[in-house]
Amino acid sequence: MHLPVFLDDPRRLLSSSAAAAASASARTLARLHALLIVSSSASHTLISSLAAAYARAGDLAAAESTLTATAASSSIAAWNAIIAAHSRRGSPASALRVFRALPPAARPDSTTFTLALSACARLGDLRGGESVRDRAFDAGYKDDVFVCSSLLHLYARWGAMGDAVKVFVRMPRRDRVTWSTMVAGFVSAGQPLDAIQMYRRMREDGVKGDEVVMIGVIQACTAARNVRMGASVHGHLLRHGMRMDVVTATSLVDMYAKNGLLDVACRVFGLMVHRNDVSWSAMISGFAQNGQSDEALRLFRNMQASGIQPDSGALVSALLACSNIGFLKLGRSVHGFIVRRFDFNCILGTAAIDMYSKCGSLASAQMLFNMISDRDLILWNAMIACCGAHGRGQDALTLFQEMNETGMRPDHATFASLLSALSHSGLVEEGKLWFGRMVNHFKITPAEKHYVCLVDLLARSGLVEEASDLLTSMKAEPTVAIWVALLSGCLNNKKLELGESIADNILELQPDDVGVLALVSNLYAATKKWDKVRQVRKLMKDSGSKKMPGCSSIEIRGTRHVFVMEDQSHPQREEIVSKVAKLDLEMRKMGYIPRTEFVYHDLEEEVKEQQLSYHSERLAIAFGLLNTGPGTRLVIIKNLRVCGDCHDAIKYISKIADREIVVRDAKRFHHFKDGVCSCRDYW
DNA sequence: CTAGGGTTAG
Repeated sequence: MHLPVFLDDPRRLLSSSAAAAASASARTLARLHALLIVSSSASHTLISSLAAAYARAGDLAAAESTLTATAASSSIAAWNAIIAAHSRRGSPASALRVFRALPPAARPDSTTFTLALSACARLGDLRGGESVRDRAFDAGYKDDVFVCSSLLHLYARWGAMGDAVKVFVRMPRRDRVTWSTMVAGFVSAGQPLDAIQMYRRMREDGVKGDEVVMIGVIQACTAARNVRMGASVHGHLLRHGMRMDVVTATSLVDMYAKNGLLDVACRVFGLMVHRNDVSWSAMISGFAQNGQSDEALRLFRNMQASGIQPDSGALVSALLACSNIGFLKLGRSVHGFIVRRFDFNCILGTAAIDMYSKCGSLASAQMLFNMISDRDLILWNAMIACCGAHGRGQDALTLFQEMNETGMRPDHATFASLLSALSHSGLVEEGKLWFGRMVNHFKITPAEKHYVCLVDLLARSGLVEEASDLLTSMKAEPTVAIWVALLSGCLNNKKLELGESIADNILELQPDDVGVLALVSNLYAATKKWDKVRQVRKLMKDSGSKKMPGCSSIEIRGTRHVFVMEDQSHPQREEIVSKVAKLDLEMRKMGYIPRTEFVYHDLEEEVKEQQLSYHSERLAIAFGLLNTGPGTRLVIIKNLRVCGDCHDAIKYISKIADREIVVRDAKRFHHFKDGVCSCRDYW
């Protein structure tokens, strides 16, 4: 801008420069400042608006030094401009520093307190915020909407909803910001129904919502799994011509996606005029979390192709998708991308460790874990879970103790992972010991998952009676999962009488999981209760129709190959089939007996045996054997659980082919080597 | 000169 210079007329200088100062650059302002000093025409008001202008232009040091040591330092408006600028630039700590160092002559007003409280909210400084509140109330701002709303936000943001409500009820006047703060507060406190209730009360109060309120309501619908209401909010937005900005549309995409309406989410996403990194992330995570990992990864590529750099949200979702389908090569390349362009934070680190774990690469997970020095609880938990999943119970325990030594406090999830790790490694004494310490020392009330682990641990090692006693000591009724853990123990330790009564208990709870029903049916078969077997088989047939087809994949030299039982299209199909048949022959010579009880359809025995041979994991293994050199480890990723027959079969194959075979199914890892499986799982 | 907003890890 051109600076008007009227050095001969101080009054004209003053009026024109006040206007000029409003939008000037810091450089221009410095020239103006110099002129004012040279002409000694710097009035109180002019200095204060100059300081404010410096603040707006981003030169906060100049703003402060202009103000200090002049009579204008009592101008609260100028100080507010400085504090606001610190906030805007994302440094709430500096904002608070300026606030705390205000000269006594500058009396803070509503704006000042509002800014200070907002800075405390961003920092999570509840105590600091309360001292600001005391000063604000003393200064007479007890009923100020801005002050109270920002105080409300401080509480709501940090989970103190009780205090937030206290402030809220005694506010004489509430505007839409007040209401939207309450709505968002209840959402982040995990009380979506209260959030929706707040919105209703707002409408009754005659306050109209804007898009910010509606975003809160949409999130509440997402959390409450209320798509109907979510869709009606969507309609409300459209009918009332509210601005469908990126944030609003993104929260709608998330709402539909998280509730399984991926097609609607896609449509909303497709209609967006502007999409940013967060919108893409929401869509990608929607696919990844709904089991459509291939689609998620396709979208991830599209995002990069359309010139949007993935943010950490998109990267985490991409890693999750890679974990789901066991796509190690792509996971590695995402990891590489992160290393080149980001700092490794705990969220990204956890996602990457989990990816390596689920892709069968324990070593890479450990290496990455060792490289992250600033570890949070979830990162530790992920690594402990990783050890457990790979059958390293002792390593999980060592890691757990290391974690305690650093002063990190384990939570319910840590113990779930630890107990599961101990159970699958057969470390019974350690399992009992740590379950007890969890309750008595760490004061964690055992949840269902902990009971499942402990019952599993005991029953697995033949301590079926002890496990059964544990159930009687529980306060709540045992769930299906707990009964199932006990029942597998009964079946494998031939405690058939107890098993039968447990099977009856399970049936009463009307499970529709085929795996659970299969177990129950196998137990009845063991006790020769054939009418019950027939009854359960019928239930299985009914629920079987809802079952998705099993598929297995294997990655060879960076390419994923997917196999399903019915698939005839694979170019190497002939070769694979003859390999399977050859293996089958050798296995039988070594004592393999097909376990046709794992074929749940009514078929001839012979056909059942054939079906077992062509289970997707066996096709994948045959393909792997054909296409890799001797000694190469095979990693198979399966979407469903490996059945008992396949488990047997792979043991033999690992011996015949002299290969290490790792199978990751929907539940865990099975490491096969020399005819044994390291994971103490059974059928 | 001022308050409230979307995605992402075990």
